[in-house]
Formats: sequence, structure tokens, C-alpha cells
Amino acid sequence: MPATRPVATARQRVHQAVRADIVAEARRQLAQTSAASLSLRAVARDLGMAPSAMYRYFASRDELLTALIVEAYDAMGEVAGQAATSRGTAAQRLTSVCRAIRSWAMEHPHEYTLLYGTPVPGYLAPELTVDSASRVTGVLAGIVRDAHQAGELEPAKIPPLSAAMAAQAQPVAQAVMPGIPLPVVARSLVVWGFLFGQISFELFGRMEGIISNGDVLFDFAVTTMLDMLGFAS
Amino acid sequence: MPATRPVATARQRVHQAVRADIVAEARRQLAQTSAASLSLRAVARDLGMAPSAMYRYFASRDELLTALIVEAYDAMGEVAGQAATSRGTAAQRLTSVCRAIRSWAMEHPHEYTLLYGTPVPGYLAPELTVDSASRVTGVLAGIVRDAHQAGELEPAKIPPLSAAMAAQAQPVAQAVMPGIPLPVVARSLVVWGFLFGQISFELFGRMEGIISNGDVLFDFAVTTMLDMLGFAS
DNA sequence: GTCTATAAATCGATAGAC
DNA sequence: GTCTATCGATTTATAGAC
Repeated sequence: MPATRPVATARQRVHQAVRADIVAEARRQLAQTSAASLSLRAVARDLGMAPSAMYRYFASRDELLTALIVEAYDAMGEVAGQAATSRGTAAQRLTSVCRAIRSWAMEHPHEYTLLYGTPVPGYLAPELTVDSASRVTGVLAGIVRDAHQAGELEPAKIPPLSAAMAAQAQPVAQAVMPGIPLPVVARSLVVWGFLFGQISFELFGRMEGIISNGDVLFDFAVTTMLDMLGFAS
Repeated sequence: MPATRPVATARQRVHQAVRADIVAEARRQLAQTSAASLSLRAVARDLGMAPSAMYRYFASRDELLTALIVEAYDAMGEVAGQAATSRGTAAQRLTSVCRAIRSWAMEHPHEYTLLYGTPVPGYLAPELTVDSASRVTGVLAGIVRDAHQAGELEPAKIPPLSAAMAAQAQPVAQAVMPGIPLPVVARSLVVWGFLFGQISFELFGRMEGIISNGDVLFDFAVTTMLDMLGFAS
């Protein structure tokens, strides 16, 4: 009986390998259409499989989409996490992380779009994706924490919050930025939107014909973010 | 012969009316699918027309899309322009405009998405759309100009630009913000991305479960924008 | 676990009668 | 300017043989 175990795992290995091939091919196809019109059939066709064979690996198109999303979040989280381990001050590391996220987005525009573009109509991300999604925000929050502990921040430079805004920031502080002054937490929240807004604006071509050098503008944006967070200048 | 003129214009009036009906129905359908999968046939079906009859009004699906885009830009430009004429300081008017844009986006999420979401694959916006698109940015730029002339800005609060960034800001200054200090122009550029990034982040549900009151966060973001632009506080 | 075959739809665009 | 009819494609998903 024990002899059957390796057979089962070998089978599982093959299953996982084919599954990975499917995801890889789907990712390749994502570059040519939108996520909304990602087609199981087209993936099967280019993989030399019958369309029906796909259903042994993914119960539906949405499940394939979920796999792509998780993979993309993990990839972006990985480069962000790597950049966060660079040497230097918190300000320098935050700059590195922002640049790394942008670079990843430029190199994988369709996967970035899957995460931060228009939501796919009719698709509801399962809780499964939350863990992967929170990795990037965790990296960003961690650096703000580090900056505060290292005395790199001057929270007094940030105007006090309204009571209503303090109430919004409070739970966030408790969850991912304990001990950080609420104004810094609040600014972190809007910097978060700022960062991805800047990347999306550039990636979606909204600045075409207006800005010729995206690198320069992005670095300026990051400098502005540091300023907003109260980094000593 | 002059008698034929009114007939021709009456025919044109009917044509325009039907065309408007088509656009209206297409807009309605936009709410149920993505722009990428907007279907001429479905519009015709719901309008009780034959699919082929559509081609008397729009040469292609992309042309219908263009009409929707122009209409949306104009609508957003209209509410922004209206808000800009409100009474008060430039800071107050900028706040009004930002709120008006966000409100319009929340009330017309699919049209907003058409303008600022993921670009429709394979669709290239014709130059025709540029005029309508620049109206909103023109309103925003105009208020910054007003603020500067009214002495509401303290440009010295903004750190000096790198030479590279100054080179990026210079043409923009010449085009829409003549006479405004380059650091203010540069900050205006990133505030532009910030504003729409914030709206998109909220609209696309990226802050679900993190922020319970979007109004409060947005007002805080606008306050932060004013700070970034050097408005005296 | 993969295949063929198929159901039941969808679509953009065009041809040609009226 | 609208219609019918059609071309030539696409899709998700399932049934059932092997």
C-alpha cells in the first residue's frame, strides 16, 4: 500500500505542472486582450489541449483569473519585499520600493492592470486573494514604521486631523501601524492611492504628449510622497 | 429649390435624434458590461432596430465608443467648470471642483471608467477626443493660476526641482500655466495623478474594508493636495 | 485525464431587397 | 434608412467515449 503514495504524488506533480503551464499561457494571452475577455478556449488552443480538458484544472474561467491575480500579487509583493531589504535610510528604502513597484508594473502591464485597473465585470475576488494582496501594503507600512522608529519623521509637519479623519485612520493604525501618530497613518493612506494613481496614470497613457520622461516625473512624485509623510528634508 | 432645405434639416434632426438614442442606450448598457465588450448588436436589440441599421449612424463599434467618450468628457468637464465658478478663494474653489469630479464619478462609474480606467484594448482614441479631454485639466490649471495671482500660494514651501524635472515642467507651464513658478507646475502635475488615483482607488473598491467613509478620506486627500501645491494654511 | 462532439449562445460586419 | 439573411468567427460549458 505505501507503494501507491509516490504514484499519487507523481500524479499530483504532473497535475501541478500542467496547471502551471495553463497559468503561464493565460498570462501570455492576457497581454493581448483584456482580463474580461480572457478565453479558456484560446488558452487550450495554444496549449494544444482540448477545451474541455481545462476543466480538470480550473472549475471555471473565474478560477483561472483568480490564479492569475494571486500570482501577480505575489510577484509584485516579492519585488517590493526585495527592494525593502536594501540598505539605507527608510526614505531611501521607500524610494526603492516605489521604483521597484513601478518597474514591475511597466514590465508586466497587463498583470498590473489585473490588480489595479478596472475591476473585471462580474468577477468577485475570493478571500483567497486577500493575503497576497496585503503583502505590498504590508511592505509599505513596515517602512513607515521603521522611519518613525528611526526618528526620520517629523509628524508635527503634518496638520492635525479632523475628528472624522482620525476615526478613519485609527483602525488602520491599530492593524498595521501601531504606535504611529495618526496624521502619519492618514497621510500613508492617501500616499498609497497616490502611488498607484501615478503608476496607473502613466501606464494607461493618460500623460502621453504631456510628459516625455516618466522616470523623472515618478521620482519627483516619490519625493513629493516623502514630503507628504513628513520625512525630514 | 429653397423648399428642399427644411426637409433636409428635418431629416438631419431625425438622424441626430436617433443617434442620441443609440448613444443613450449604449451608455445604459455600459453599466452592465465593460467598454471592451460593448456590443452594437445588443444596443440594436434593445432599441428594436436591426443590427445593420446601426451602421448608418456609426461606421464601427469604435466610433460609438468615441461618441461615448466625448460625451463623458464633456459631462465631467461641465460639472468641473460649474464648480469652478463657485464663490470663494481659489483653495475653496479647487476643493469644490475636486468634490464635483468625484461626485460625478460616483454617479457615473462606468463613464468615469471609460475615461480613466484601463484603456480599451485595440481602441485608439482619435484626436477628436482631445478637446473634450483637456477641459477638466484646463479648469484645474485655471484655478492654480488664479491662486497664484491672488497670492494664495507660497511657492517657497515647495522644494526646488531637479534640472530634469524642471525640463519636464517647463513645456507644461508654457502651455497652460504661464508665469507660474515651475515647482508649482510640477506639483500640479502630480496632484493631477493623485486626484484621479484617489477617485479610482475608491471607485474600483481597492479600499473596501479599510476605509468606511470615503467622503472623509477624500476631503483629507484634497486638503493634502492643497498642502502639496503650497496653499497658505 | 484527455479526447470528440455538441449545445446554445454571442459577436462585427456586409450584401442586397425594398 | 431599415430590413432579412448571412458569413465567419467567437465563446462557456457539458456529455460521453476511451
